[in-house]
Amino acid sequence: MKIFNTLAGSKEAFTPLKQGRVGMYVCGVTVYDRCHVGHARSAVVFDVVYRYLRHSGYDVTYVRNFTDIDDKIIRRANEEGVSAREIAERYIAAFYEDMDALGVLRPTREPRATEHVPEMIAHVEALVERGHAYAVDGDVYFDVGSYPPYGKLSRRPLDELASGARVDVDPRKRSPLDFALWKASKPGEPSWPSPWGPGRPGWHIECTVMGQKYLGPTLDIHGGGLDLVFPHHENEVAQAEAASGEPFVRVWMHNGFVNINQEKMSKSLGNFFTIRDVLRQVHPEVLRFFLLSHHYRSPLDYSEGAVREAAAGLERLYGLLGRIGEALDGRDAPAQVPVAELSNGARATHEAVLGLLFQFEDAMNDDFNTAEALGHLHRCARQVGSFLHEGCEPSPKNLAVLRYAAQSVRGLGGVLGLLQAPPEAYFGAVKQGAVEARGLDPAEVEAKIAERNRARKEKDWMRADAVRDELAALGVVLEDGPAGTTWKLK
RNA sequence: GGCGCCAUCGCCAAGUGGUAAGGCAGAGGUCUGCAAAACCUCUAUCCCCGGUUCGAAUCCGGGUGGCGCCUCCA
Repeated sequence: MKIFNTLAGSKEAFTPLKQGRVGMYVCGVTVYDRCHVGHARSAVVFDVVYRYLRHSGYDVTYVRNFTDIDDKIIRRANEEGVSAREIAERYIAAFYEDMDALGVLRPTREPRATEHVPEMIAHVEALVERGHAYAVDGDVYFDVGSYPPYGKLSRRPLDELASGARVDVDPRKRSPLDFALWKASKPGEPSWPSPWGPGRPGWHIECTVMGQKYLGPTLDIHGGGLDLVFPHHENEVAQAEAASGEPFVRVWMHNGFVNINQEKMSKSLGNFFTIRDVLRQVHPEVLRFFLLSHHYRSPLDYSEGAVREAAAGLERLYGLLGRIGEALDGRDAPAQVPVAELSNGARATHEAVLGLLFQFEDAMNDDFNTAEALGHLHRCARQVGSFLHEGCEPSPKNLAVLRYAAQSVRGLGGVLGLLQAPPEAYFGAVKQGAVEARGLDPAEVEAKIAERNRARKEKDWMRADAVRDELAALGVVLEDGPAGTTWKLK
């Protein structure tokens, strides 16, 4: 397995510190507002990393934190006249609502900053003792000058960084680059007692301490959005390594941004869509599929049209699973595929499925290339669909091939967190969502269909088509099948 | 200003030395009362200019265009 390591600037063969075990930490969210699609990408991407590592046989300890104390949370709490705690709880609940909808698995551990303050204080004390940090008026800063490798993750020379510092420099800091490990609290703000007076931890120290607490001094993988490389992750490296003297992280992984019209989606630009907004329009699995249809390090341009296209692609895969289900029709199929006795079509199909198993893993082993993996899934689906279309008779041999195909497609889909719903359930949910979004009455649609079918029986094509046009104007598309007429929304 | 990333069919998107996956959209076809769905077939030489190589979308140099980080940020 190869993974692109930000620290190395290239893909590297992945070998965890302890054979067969992986310790992985991903920066979670600061809970002061609803999450947007950018947060969704990060969560989904690392969810797939987690799933795939487990699929590959690793025993994974996955830690993702909640930053539940921070300036923005405090500001929000003051605005609303409630406690910081209340704000945090509210948005943690909202976060789970979004993540559950997207099929993001719960990490092994989800530590909250406020529950690890004593450990953070101890870490800061250790840094002070070793001469890597200094206290001023109740604040404690990391002394970047005391740690020469500073800048190695983001590849920035120290002097350049210093001259590039643009914000008003705090004269109490030895270097403009020094960052807060501990912040003295203002009256009325949440605070914890410390050797430097009442205060709260800085943002960077939270992740370092929580990561090391649950995963040890060296993490196999540490992930987050590209925007965290500097300064957040750079600072984490400095804090951790200055204290422990050991490498903090073996592989740094960073996901690319979600853009709107080529521009980064962000709170400050105001060009964001919350996950909840998007899920009012599309099935959550469509959003997940959309996010995984691009390589995780590439920028991804979000638009309604792009998501609609993703919906069409996902629908194709679910449609195939649905048709396989119909072909199997609840019948038993041999567990073993009798490869030697297959017809040409069945053999080609079975070979495509077997090939898929390897191609999928090759793609995923190459830095989690989900876009390529999905391509393989589609190509295989086409072969299976073709086999199905040729009217493969329901012989035990053919059924065995089909069942194995469905199993494989669903199984690999599961590695991506996709295709786990029964197809009818998926299509039902999509339809239900669309019906609600447009305020249609399904009973009325059914009545129209019945009217049309009466006309069709009488071969009154004019009237039948008129009814169909009427429904089409509402966005309802009819499909006449052997089992009757079904409808969906375009 | 510093550092870095990107540029592949109408759109989206894989592919990092051996002759362009996949999806969407489009065209033609099979099927259908007609449609829809499904299936089949078709559509690129990879931003420009130089170089390295038997061979480059893939490596190097130079352009052009876009983006990101350097400040809270997934």
